[in-house]
Amino acid sequence: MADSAKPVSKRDSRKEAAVAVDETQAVQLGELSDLLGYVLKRAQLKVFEDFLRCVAPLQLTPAQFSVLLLLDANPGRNQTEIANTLGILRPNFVSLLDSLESRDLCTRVRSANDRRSHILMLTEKGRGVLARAKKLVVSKHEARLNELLGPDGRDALLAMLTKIAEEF
Amino acid sequence: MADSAKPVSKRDSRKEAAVAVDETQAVQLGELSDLLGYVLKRAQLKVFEDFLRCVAPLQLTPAQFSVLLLLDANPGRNQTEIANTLGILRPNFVSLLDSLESRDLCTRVRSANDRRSHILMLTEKGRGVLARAKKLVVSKHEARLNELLGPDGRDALLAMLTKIAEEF
DNA sequence: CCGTGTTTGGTATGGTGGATAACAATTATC
DNA sequence: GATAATTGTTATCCACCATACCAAACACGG
Repeated sequence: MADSAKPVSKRDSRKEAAVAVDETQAVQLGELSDLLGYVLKRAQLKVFEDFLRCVAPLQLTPAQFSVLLLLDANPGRNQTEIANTLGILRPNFVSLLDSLESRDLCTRVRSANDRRSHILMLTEKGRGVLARAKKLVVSKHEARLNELLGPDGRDALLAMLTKIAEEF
Repeated sequence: MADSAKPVSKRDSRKEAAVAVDETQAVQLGELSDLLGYVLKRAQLKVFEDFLRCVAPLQLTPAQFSVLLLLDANPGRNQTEIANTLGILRPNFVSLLDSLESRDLCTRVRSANDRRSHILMLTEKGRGVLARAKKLVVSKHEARLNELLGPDGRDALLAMLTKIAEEF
């Protein structure tokens, strides 16, 4: 239950206003269309949405796909290392891994060097799913972006976004 | 302590694994650094983070700021129109508006034309806060982005993101 | 008028991600 | 060997997002 209840009166007799607004006219974005953060988030949502569509046959979210990619490129790493790299907090990484492991896409193996940590490895099935996912991403998702922006545009965009992500 | 590099000719006993990994080496991003969606989200988080810092004195989130901007540019509109423009669902827009209204930054005024709808208006205080917020955003937030990307780079980035947001 | 259907704001609710505290097991350090 | 730090994990909390549903108010065809 909520501990703080706002005294929002619903029977508040407020003033009334009859403002003449052309309702057929679209709402003006105004300065919002120049706010980089706003457009950035809108674009990000669209891209994620398309990613989900393209890779839907494999039932992989962007986060899950990124984990599989990292495991493939970094065999022998443990949970904290992978989670930190992706900017995921360790507690939140547990359920993510649980879902992947329950689908037999990766496994946690107790390390012999440090028995606290779990070495993460892709399974055979995980490698197969990752390979198919990559194909879908390249042939459908990134291809569509390439078509929209052009190869040079895409590279320029990636470069600037990388710069923001790393140096901002 | 660094590992003394044991000869790792041991096989995994299905439960334990001693994989020789240079833990001093950073985890490799691999193909992730070429995945536009990943870098896009990372950049978006950084930008929002900086936005929050820059506008912290006024205690405004990006969403709240965008609402104030829209209200300023579109007087006489109702909740659904504003919410739809921002891609916010009407139920979720209620509490957002509640918080703004409780801070006396905007008001809901019952429309005389259609007594179901609430006309949204900035208060005097709301206009003041918005003006100060704009100054902070321009002088601190966007200025920092300009410094990083250059004016031309920023414009190119904005153009490509807009294209993605609108046409993707 | 009247009855039906739609729209608007709102509530309740569930799902998902992100963040912190705490804990057992294990390792590191002195 | 005592103490501190680390790893995976659980339990929460909070912010967002999405859906279903409701009362009040409108639209409209009879």
